[in-house]
Amino acid sequence: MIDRDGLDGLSMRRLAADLGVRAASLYGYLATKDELLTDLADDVLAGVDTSGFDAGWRTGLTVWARSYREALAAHPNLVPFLAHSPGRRPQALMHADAVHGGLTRAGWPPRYATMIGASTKYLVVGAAMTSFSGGFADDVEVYVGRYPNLSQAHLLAGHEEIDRDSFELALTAFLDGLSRLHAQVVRSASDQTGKGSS
Amino acid sequence: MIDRDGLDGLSMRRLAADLGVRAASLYGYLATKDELLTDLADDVLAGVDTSGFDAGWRTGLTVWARSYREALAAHPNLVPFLAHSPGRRPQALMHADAVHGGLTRAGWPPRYATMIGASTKYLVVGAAMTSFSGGFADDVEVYVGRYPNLSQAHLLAGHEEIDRDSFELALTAFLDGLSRLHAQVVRSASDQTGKGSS
DNA sequence: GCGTTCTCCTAACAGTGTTAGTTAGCCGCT
DNA sequence: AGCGGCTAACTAACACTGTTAGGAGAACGC
Repeated sequence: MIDRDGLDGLSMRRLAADLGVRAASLYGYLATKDELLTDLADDVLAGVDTSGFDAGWRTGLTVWARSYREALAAHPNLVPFLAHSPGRRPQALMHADAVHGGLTRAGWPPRYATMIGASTKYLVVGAAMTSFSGGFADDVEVYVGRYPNLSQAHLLAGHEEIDRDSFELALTAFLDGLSRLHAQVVRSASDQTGKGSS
Repeated sequence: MIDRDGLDGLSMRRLAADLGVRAASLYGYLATKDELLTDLADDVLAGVDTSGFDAGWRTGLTVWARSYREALAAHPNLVPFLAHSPGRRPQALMHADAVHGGLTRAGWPPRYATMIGASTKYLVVGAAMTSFSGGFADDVEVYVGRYPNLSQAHLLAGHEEIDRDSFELALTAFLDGLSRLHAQVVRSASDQTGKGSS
């Protein structure tokens, strides 16, 4: 229903009507509309895959980020709600826990693990919000001339392909940067403890 | 007013009352509430700085991303609205144009420029949404034991410091990755045109 | 003085999430 | 069989929301 009519298209009365019931009856099962959305959000996140860390932290992050993004892309209208309260939901916490574990096992110090988990989420949520969630401009001719550098670029934007490509570019660039950092961090950590093992 | 009471705390009647007027009078100046928010959003984005590209694409992106994030952090409650319609607002388009120009001048092909601009926005918007916009959990003891890897990490989350550090980590890792890519892209481009200059 | 214009007003519409209080039916127990 | 209690649905209402239609009063130029 949200997928069809948008987040505002779902009202308690409409949902109740869809179920052949009046609005007040829903409150026997749900305390509040927010709880309903939270439950929906948790369902959406159930498909996210954090199992990739067995094959190393990099593939772990990659698999997580991609499946996370896909889960959001499957229900674009729910993204604004999903994005604004990341903690608190059990599924989200399970994933955060798994990611944190996978990263520390790979040698990342806990603080880095926290930051990397957050950073990756930034990328996914940002991509979800600004791509398929919000619509891009439809009246194209307006900009031509006014924004010289955009005159062709914006034509591409908003299309599924460049959205995904942008996300993939961001992800690999980010992971490339992390790989360099990982070498440094692991080296300096072993310097401190083992005075130069390998 | 939004900063104080949240996005839902602003209603036309309340705003009017604050101005010593009744709600209907506002519609002599504004067509709709959405227009009001759009104007506010544009004001917030006015402080974003895209002038750094004179010192190279990397500093350009850095300055842009940081000032962008700070502009959003200054009005956290407006972020959900700001995030869900990135195109269409004049300020946002001006910035996109400046960024695109700065990147192409630095040798990035137009398609890459578009993707990099989008990617950076992902990072900023994602950081804004999941950090200061949404609140983290407050009842901490609940998780301890249930999510073994998080038991200490989550204590840090939601605090300003780690939010900014995570963002900075993401940004530098992303830019490091881009630097490598830039070398590749520029080389392969000159291979094609000049058969090996520089 | 008159007409125009501008600003604000009241009243209302259609909709929202949510709560109180009530009724109908079913289940198990005596 | 009849009664108590539970469940799930109901109606009605409250306090809101964004928004529009139509009217009242003041200020302006002619």
